[in-house]
Amino acid sequence: MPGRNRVTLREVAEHAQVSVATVSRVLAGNYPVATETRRRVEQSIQALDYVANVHARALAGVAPRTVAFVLPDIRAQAFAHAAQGVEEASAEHGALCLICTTQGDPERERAVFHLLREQRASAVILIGGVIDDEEYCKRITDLSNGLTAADSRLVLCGRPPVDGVPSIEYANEAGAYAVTQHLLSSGHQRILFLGGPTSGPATTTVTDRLAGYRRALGHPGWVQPSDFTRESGYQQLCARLPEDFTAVFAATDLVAAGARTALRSHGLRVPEDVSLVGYDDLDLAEDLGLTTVRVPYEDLGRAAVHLALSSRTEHPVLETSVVVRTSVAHF
Amino acid sequence: MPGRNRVTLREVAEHAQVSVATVSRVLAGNYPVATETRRRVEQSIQALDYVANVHARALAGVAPRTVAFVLPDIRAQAFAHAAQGVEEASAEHGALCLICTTQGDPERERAVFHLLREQRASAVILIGGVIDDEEYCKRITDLSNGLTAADSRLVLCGRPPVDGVPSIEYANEAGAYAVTQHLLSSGHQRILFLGGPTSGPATTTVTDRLAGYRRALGHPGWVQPSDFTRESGYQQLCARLPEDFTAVFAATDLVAAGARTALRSHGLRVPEDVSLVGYDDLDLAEDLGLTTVRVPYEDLGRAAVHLALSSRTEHPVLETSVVVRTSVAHF
DNA sequence: CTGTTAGCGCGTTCAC
DNA sequence: GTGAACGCGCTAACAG
Repeated sequence: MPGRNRVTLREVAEHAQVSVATVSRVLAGNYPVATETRRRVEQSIQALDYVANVHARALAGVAPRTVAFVLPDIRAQAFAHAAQGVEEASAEHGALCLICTTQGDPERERAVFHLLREQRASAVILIGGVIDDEEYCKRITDLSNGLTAADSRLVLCGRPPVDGVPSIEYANEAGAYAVTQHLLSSGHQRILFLGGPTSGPATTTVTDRLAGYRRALGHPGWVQPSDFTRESGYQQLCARLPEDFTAVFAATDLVAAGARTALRSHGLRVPEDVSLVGYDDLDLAEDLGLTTVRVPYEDLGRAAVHLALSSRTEHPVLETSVVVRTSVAHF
Repeated sequence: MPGRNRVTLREVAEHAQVSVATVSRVLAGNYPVATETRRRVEQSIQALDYVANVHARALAGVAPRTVAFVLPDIRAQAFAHAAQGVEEASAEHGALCLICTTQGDPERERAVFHLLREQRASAVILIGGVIDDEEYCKRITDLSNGLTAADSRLVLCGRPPVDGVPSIEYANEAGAYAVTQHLLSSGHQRILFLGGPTSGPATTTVTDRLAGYRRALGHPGWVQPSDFTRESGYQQLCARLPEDFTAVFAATDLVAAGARTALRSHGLRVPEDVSLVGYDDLDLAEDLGLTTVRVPYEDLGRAAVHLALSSRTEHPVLETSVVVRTSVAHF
């Protein structure tokens, strides 16, 4: 039976002694076919191990939905969770899910987008930190227009919205505000914010978190730049360590993990000597007993798909919440 | 310019005052076209924002390569890393990368495979623990035959090889042997293996690791079942905790994380009171200072793609290595 | 109920 | 160098 495949409709038709139209009909199932005929056709399909050709099908007008999820790096847990949401929601809609990584390379991003337009993707969902400037707006607008013209949709995920482009966000600033508030109400006064670009402009992810921190504080506070990596968190906090603060607000859990190591290597305990909070609520937050802000990444991905596959153009904002563990001392 | 898309070759041809054949030629670039003509066509393509239709193209014989990576759950870090490798290698080959998750549901797995055959995927790579029985062999063989018949390829990744199906593995048993040896040579005598099915048959992932443990020990040792989750590691170790062992070999880092929590909640310190090793070398191993076995998941994914896109049918085995950190005490 | 046929958009012989 | 025409596999009218 594993005989030469690439079996076509016609071959099935011949085998079953019917016309191609009839075979097409039993396949689609949306048209009356005599029970006896149907059975014969189904047998032939089985016997020949026939599998329809999407390309021919698409060309003939029945395009299977495809949603593409474009992200910088699937190894980042937050993105992986979002991807999971996208995958599940796509499956629910009977859509195929394409996952493309760009490694943050604009060149590669362009290539990916071109590929996706060629694929006639029903929707493309974009996630990953960005710098919110005019260049960004223009680029997104162009992308969106290109996609829209091809009956597709661009949906922004956890990114600053752009006029006319549907997007789904989470309450980023509010989460930062809440966790800072948590620190303040625990009696902390001097709270260091660990995050922000070590060089160049900042992504909105961190500027929003910083804004929340400052709103809660009521003043600019103390900021130590750090990239969104464990390593950078470690090094940047070390650079600041002689100073006296009673708590550190790391821009992400990963940074918090690095900060924790830095603290420890300086003989400082968490939370006895210094309190620590993070952001994202990754698995490691649980390992570390880290108080952090939970971001519903899976829901974010799921919502993005729903938005993409509907024709709505709203900008929902998902809630974030503080998850209290054991990394904050109360005075 | 964002005017109605779905621009076809013909429209470009009309715009450029040439025939469709000519446009097709400048697009392919593999045929002589007068410089002047070529320029005109290129301008028209730009002006109309023309994007080729893969489906039509595929139907006409120029199929873009597509490699599909089928895995249980993208949230598992090990799989995410493998996916990264697959993605990168696919990109290098100019192939599109499809990522499909099955949630371990056989039903969903079938659906995914059907979808992939419809898509005429050039190759499909399968990862995720399995029970190595006759049913498995038969299923894989059928899948492989179906794919082969359609000019596609099935590649097994980190799974027990099946006759005639190319696969790529890592030295699973050897890694377990090595890390157990490391424990033994550090003076440990009573080492508990934490892993294996809490019910039903075991996947080869864990049976191989258990085999390595036993080979190093020279006898059956002590085994406490545990699923591959943090939670299970915690509970299953707690169930065993009154006993006296000086070290725990957790079947995965995740299990080790759970085990560590269990140890701590019983007032036992790592490594002073009990030593602990894991398997996989996920990020959390670094956070926890966990001595573990490094599995080159990204290379695994990369190698799978190379194997899939070549016509070789070998069974390479990637090396594993012990990463020594601070979770093992030396006597 | 079932068969015939005209495209879907593109690559590719063939002639010119 | 360039154009006209056929076919890839399938769906959707349109006839019977």
